[in-house]
Amino acid sequence: MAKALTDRCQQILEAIIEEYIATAQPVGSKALTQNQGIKLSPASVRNVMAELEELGYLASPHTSAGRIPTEKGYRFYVDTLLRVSDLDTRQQHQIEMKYRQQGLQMADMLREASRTLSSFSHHTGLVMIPRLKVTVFRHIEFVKLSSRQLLVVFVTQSGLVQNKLVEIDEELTQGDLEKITNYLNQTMSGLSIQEVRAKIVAEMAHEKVLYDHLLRRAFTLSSAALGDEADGDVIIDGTSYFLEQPEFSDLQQMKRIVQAFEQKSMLVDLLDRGTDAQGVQVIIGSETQYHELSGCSLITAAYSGRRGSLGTLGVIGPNRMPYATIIPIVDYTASLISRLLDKENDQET
Amino acid sequence: MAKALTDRCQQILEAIIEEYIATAQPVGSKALTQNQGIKLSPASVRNVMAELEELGYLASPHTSAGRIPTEKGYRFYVDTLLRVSDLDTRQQHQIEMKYRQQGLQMADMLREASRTLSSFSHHTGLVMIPRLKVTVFRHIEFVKLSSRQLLVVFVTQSGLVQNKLVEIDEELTQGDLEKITNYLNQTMSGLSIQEVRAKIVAEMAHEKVLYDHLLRRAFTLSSAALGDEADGDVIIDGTSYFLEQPEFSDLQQMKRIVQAFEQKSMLVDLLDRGTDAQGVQVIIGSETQYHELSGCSLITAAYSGRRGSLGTLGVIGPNRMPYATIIPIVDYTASLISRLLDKENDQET
DNA sequence: TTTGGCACTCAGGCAGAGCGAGTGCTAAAG
DNA sequence: CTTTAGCACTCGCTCTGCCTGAGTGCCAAA
Repeated sequence: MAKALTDRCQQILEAIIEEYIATAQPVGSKALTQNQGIKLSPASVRNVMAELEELGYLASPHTSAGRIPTEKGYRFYVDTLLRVSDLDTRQQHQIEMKYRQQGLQMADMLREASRTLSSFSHHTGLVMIPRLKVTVFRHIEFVKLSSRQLLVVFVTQSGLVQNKLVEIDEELTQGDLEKITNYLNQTMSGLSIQEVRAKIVAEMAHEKVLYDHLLRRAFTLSSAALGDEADGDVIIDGTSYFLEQPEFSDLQQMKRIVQAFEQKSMLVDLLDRGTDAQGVQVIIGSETQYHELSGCSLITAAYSGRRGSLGTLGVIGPNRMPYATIIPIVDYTASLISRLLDKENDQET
Repeated sequence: MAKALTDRCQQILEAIIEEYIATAQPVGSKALTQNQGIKLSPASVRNVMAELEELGYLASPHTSAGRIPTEKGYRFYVDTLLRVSDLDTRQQHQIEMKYRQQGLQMADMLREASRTLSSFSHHTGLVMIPRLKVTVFRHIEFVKLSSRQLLVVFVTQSGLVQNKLVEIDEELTQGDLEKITNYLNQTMSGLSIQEVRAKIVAEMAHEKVLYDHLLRRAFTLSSAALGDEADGDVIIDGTSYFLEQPEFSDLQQMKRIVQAFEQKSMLVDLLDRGTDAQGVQVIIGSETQYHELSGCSLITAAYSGRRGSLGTLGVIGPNRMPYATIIPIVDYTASLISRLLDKENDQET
């Protein structure tokens, strides 16, 4: 069953896929022998193609057209045939230049990453904002806006800033706030948000806290501020590249996909899957398990701060994507972002 | 030249436009006399239609099709024929419910507005984020992240929160920061950002400031924080509704528009135009002056806080938009947002 | 095992016919 | 003078049939 393909089969499969990626047209035996470096006659190629179709790597839209790769074909191509090289240094340089300006906050950097991914790949760029729970506590600050309203500003180790408005039912003096702020910053600094949450729960049960009104309020407040996390957000850039893809020229298809993008939850889920993986991940077509995204593939890679993986970024496009050129772009961008986030932390003492 | 149209002409023009808005098909004389409440024979209607075409309100795609409205036709319809009523109370209620949940920050509210506009109008919703310069200073806070990095958190009267990372070249103690914070909050509170900027410039030249190192730093810092304003941002929701419009079924057209949306600058400009106007504004087709947006119309209205206009929101769609139903939606949303922003301020003492 | 030859298939493009919606004009009716 | 009925005409849309060409599968020869 899982009989290995001969070298020749692999060569021809590779040639077909690359031709199809380049032209978006079903590729026939003749075209192959002419354009690609295949040293066989069309007839022989046809035999091989028939075999590859038998095995499920290729399909023919109809009798008198050429062959197109199936998802299984792409999968094999990506897993086995593709040799990815590093991004060439000129492009590395160009990408790096985008982040040169100083004083970029993390959110700006991620936005820029999405734009860069899109414009270098000519497909749609995706960047997931780190989920709160994987980030590390760095600083919390309470700003009193009115007697009943507090603004909680919360900064993570990696430089993500979150604000939250909290209504309070009992006034706090400026002094109280300062005490609370200092206490929390001392206690929580360097812990992951998960640890912080656990600590809050633990401390709340603690005897000392039960009787210290101010302490209790401190925990209640911080718990409110960190409580309901934004359930994942994605920065999308370059949707219009999708409109160039001939495979989605049907308006119904296009609409299906644009709607999926607007909803974001699918993209969040797909990016989430890659968060803990090493290196570049490729999700092809139905592997997404969303029929709204059928015919779409993703190339993703995780980026990380000092304390481990933060989130995922990548590119989404049709199955027929130039994997060979995009994988290095995604790979490089992810490691660049990771490096930049680390550097930002280094400035901290 | 600007000869007034007879009542009958107007009635027929109105009927044609409404029919065309409903069906997206060129409307012929027969269809009019049947479906709409026109009490004339097709032949008479034809005479009138020929006249309206002569005057530039209608056009015929080709001889044997019906007529479609020109931009001039839409303009006349919107200016003269259209009687907009208030949004019916059921819909008012439905919209209001969307903002019921407590603790919404301004940014969340605006995002929700965009979504609501889109889903109620079945077209693309737009909300412009207030520009810094039209907002009123409420509170500033400096958070020391490291010896060289400060996070400036800045809250406007209307509840917009902005963060900015500032690099400093000389360390400040916690005490210094507190002094600066207190001083700025006392001095600047209630001023518009424009006034604040003016004040900074004025004070910097002042003798006292020249010799007070700390004061000078306070002004430098706040100036850096308020300096380069984000040059306008727009929240877009419901792009996929555009894909349903038959007039843009051509992929080239679609791409042109989606790209314009991604760029945002045109939308910012168009929304900007409506910021100081009262009530609902309608921009039709080439009035946008962007050929990228040809065939697109906008319905916008300004929203305001206590201290005057803050920004603009609206809906963008094809020229053939159901103005009669969307104008009340935009109008109501703008006033609702204004009311909510005011209420939020009221809680402040 | 490879290759040339050959019959077969089928989508896409093109041309012509017919249809039908809609028009403009004219002449009669109100 | 206005409205309407009638009529010839226009022209885009759709359907049909035909043709072409790319591509296939198979077979027999190299």
